[in-house]
Amino acid sequence: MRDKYDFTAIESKWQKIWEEENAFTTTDDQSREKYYVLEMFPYPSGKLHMGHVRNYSIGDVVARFKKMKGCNVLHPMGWDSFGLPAENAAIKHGIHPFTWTNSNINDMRDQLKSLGLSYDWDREVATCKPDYYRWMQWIFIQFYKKGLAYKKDNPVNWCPDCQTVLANEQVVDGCCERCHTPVTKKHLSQWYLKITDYADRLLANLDDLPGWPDKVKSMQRNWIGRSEGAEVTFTIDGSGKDLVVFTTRPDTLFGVTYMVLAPEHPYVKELTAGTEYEAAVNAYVDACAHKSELERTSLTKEKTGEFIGKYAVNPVNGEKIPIYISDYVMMDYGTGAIMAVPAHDQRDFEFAKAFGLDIIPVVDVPDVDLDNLTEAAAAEGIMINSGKYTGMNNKDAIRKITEDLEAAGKGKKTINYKLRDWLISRQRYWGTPIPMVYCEKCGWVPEDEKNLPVLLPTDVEFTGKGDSPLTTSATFRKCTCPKCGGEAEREIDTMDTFLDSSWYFLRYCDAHNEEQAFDPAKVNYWMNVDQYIGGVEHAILHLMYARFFQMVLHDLGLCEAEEPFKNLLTQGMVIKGYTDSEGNYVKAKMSKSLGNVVSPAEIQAKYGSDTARLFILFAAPPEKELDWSDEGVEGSYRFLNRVYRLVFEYIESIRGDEREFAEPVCSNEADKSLNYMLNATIKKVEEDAGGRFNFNTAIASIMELVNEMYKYKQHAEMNLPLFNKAIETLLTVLNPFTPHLTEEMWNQLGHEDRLYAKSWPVYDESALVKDEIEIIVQINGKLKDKFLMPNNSSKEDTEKAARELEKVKEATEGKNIVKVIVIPNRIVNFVVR
RNA sequence: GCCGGUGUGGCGGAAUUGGCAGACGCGCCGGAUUCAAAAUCCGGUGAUGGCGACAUCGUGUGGGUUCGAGCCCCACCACCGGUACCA
Repeated sequence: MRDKYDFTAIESKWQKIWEEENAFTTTDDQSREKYYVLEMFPYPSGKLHMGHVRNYSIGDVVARFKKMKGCNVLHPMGWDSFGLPAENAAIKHGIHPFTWTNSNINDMRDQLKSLGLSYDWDREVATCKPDYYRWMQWIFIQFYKKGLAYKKDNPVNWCPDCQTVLANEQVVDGCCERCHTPVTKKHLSQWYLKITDYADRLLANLDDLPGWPDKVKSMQRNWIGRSEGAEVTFTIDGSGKDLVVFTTRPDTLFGVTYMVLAPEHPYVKELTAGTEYEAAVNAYVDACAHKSELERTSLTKEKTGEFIGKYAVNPVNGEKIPIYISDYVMMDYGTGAIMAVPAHDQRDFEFAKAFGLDIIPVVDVPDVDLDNLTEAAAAEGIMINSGKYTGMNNKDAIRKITEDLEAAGKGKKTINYKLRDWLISRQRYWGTPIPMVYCEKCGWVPEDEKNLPVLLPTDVEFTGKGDSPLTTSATFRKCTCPKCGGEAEREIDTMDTFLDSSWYFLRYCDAHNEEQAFDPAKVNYWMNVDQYIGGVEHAILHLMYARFFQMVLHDLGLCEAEEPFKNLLTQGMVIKGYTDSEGNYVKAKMSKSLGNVVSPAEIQAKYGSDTARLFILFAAPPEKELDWSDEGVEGSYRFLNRVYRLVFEYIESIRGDEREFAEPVCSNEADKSLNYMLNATIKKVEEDAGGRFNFNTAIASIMELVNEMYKYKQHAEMNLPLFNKAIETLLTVLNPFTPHLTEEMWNQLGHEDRLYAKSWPVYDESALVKDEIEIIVQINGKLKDKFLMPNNSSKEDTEKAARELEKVKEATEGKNIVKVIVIPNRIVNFVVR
């Protein structure tokens, strides 16, 4: 034998065998308990990085473990293969996006296979292929028919670099999520999905997802941003027009001293047209329009605005108050207009100070000097200066005033959400064509479902400039109206790729269906996903869109499950230390620009895939950041070689002997101890890897077993049946983590069957019952001594034995034992004074 | 501001139900093996004091509950993530 095992030969050998044996092909076996484990499918960039390896190693352990536990496991993989990089490659290198994407998929599939991941490759999907996007288009049409897709002319987020619009969720700190270019506003007619119709359900259902991390749920709650309040109707003096505002503080209505409209508010033009205020107001509106999202939402800047020359009438007291415009009011939240209460709202306070407006306190907030306010008093208190509401608790006043407004037809209770409808049009080529047709006579009409897919044309020019590249096709645009048969034009924008990834988990259940998107019966067998695994960066975007889709498809009667992912595990990033330009050692996410990247390929070449998997699972619990350490990888490799030598030496030692072993009999302490250890390991790995997904501690316990076996081999008299059982248990429990080496050793032991197909071992409860238990002895809660007692000794016997101990006698001598706490099989604590 | 999370040796991290703090691994120190080295095997490794058995201290800080607190409660500090002129 050799010191080190030949991972290159072993790994490729078993990957080939698994493929030939269709080891991980899944069938819809209704008689067995199903388990659907899914990792977020990758964008086919062409190169696997450590984040992928971590994500897929976690999923693979879960899949292999559940399979051994007897579940019918669905573990598929595919490609989120539409998107900008393919198009950029086309612009830069003149390669067609399809060619580029396809070659990347092939490269990446090989890399995934080289990791020994147990995927059912028969169910592979690629969102850029017509057999997938055909059904994407079909689903879009169902949304449209249900009134959940609409086209609207709106100011939208525009990335000047990507030359496309972005969804709200894709704007991070005022910049494009992809390229970090500051986002500008543009007026465009675009397709939207009505996710706001589902805001309430998206929020409420979060409470029914105990298997999701609190962090993700709280991020989604923040994003949906529910707030309860009231709509209040003011009238504009002299015009007879109503001005509706949203407020969460109707209790402060008596403190309203002015109103503010968003600069984009439709009333602004009509109310100022032909007046002396028109010029100044127009100038202000213009200036706002040219500001970026970033400038406009900056909190630090001074309040600005313009008086528009009109007054509103307060519905509760008839007071006339001036109307302003200011960019601190947003057109797309609430009604685009606010009632301003400077005494109790900080932004209004700042504006009032800047414009010399009245500040009238109406809530007496404890410990605040209302006559000399230096900032707004936003806390709770007792109503003052508020007519008949004076003296009430302000919380009660909120309810009462809302009721009274409602009775007077001047307002109503309202719930507002920050969530906006999902803008899905993209001015790009490499995406699913939106299957809509514009007819002069009939307006927007969905393509006839019989004609799907609407194929992406190939005669397209990629310049990276101007409109959607689809406009350059000679054939694509012209079509006939599905309704009247007249001449019509196709939509030339494509869909946001986040639509593609919002239902791929359903397509896996029935990946090759040519009649429908998926067979509901199959989906109902497999869904929901029992365990979903991916990066936390998708906490809002992908995970909320997918939930939205699942709900709509449920409402359409296409699937029973209302939530797609029962349990969610968000794995942490892979980070690595490096020395920065100032000579400091810092840790950061692996990135090319920092030069702290370790490629999976180099690790696989040096140590093999089993080592890469083992290290990445051992170094940290899955949801935490993983600090990459070259020495740590070395250690994992060392451990696998230790396993290899242990098993190989054993095989050599029994060469030629009878291989059939009877159930071991443990006669001495060393045997009992090893037997205890091997059963405890089964239990521990089962709980840690299969239950709470703490793979690091599962692996640690396997390492302990190996250490114990080395000691046994060296010191104890060899009990062959027992040692054989330990060897086989070791290989079995280690198999989900490092499938190649363990499968090879299993085979070398002379077994004809396969480890991947074996059942998870059942641990022997009786072996876990120890004859003697170590009891902890404390004096005043501090550890003093330990001693052995027969298992399940009585309270009395335990206390008696503890009192006999030398150290206890010493410590209690001349002192008063006030109290003795005895927990049998665990602890004795003497309270001494 | 609001919401969520984290804080334990030189390092990554254990401690699952309030009961031995530091499992396992890395690093380091020592020993065996070797002509020598690598590899491997064995042992040690929280801090302070002591030759030593041992003693004292120790889980971000301060308090509390308890026979007993890394874990529970109160107050605070630091860091990380989300969200935000959202009315």
